[in-house]
Amino acid sequence: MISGKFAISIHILTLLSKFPDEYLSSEFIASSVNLNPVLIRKEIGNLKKNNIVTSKEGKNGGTKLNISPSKITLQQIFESTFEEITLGYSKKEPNPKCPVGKEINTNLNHLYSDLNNTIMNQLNGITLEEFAKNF
Amino acid sequence: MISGKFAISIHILTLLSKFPDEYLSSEFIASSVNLNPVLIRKEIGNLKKNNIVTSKEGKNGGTKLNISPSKITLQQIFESTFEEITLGYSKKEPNPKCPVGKEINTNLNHLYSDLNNTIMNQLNGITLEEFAKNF
DNA sequence: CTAAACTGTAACATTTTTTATTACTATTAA
DNA sequence: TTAATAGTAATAAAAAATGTTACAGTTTAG
Repeated sequence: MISGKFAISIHILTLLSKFPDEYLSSEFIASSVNLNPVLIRKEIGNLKKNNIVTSKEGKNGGTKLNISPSKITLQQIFESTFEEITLGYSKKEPNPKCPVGKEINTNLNHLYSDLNNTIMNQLNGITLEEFAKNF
Repeated sequence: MISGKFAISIHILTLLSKFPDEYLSSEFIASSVNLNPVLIRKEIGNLKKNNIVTSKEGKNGGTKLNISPSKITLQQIFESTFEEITLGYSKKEPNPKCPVGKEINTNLNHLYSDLNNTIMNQLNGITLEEFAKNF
């Protein structure tokens, strides 16, 4: 299972892009995503670290976009979630005495790194603006 | 987190391709993967459903490839694990009264389906033979 | 200058998924 | 006819993801 972080982040950002001039509260966003406001704030934390959004504390506070939706790519959003594209690894260290066990993870790493490049390229070609246009 | 099924399956198949004429036991494979033999047999079960391997029960039994490694693509292997490439979904149904919540999953589905096509294409271009050559 | 509405964050609880183990039946070769 | 094997079900344990509660700090409005 992959976590819902990317889906949540892109949901948040789509909302923000629909209200470009307002600070939206985590509670408002939470009611659209159907998720606890605390988790929304955590995801917003990641987006802030990447300077995609800014927040304002206190009454009437909330979060808004820090960049134009046309300048934000899905790749940046994905990166902010710290998730990774991988097809997985066996949990325990494979047997280093076996020629296959010894090398399998290195070879999987290469493969996954290639897949990542492809996907990141594809995500980089899609802006938040384009994604949000479908709503 | 994604499960280790693909990694385990490709490990199994790489081993089998190194011993093309032998039936390898789940216990032997398990010691290379460093995994319980029962889980190896379960993964082999998936590979069998896809006709990638055949097994023989009883003494001196085991599993061997059913097709030449040059005819097996990583895409087939991936498919046999029933895993999916996705960047995830929020766990609960988003709010259908919100224009964004209402449509988010449809739009994510489109995106993920595009990513899947790309990845499957790439995996389809790599044979087990090529992958196993690196060991 | 105080109350209300927020963010930020830590600690902990719950649920779900993944992995591991045990136990057993059926099959086959020697 | 015994030993080595696959197949599979049931259950347990570990890990990851998600959810909740609580509270300190900040800001605005009145």
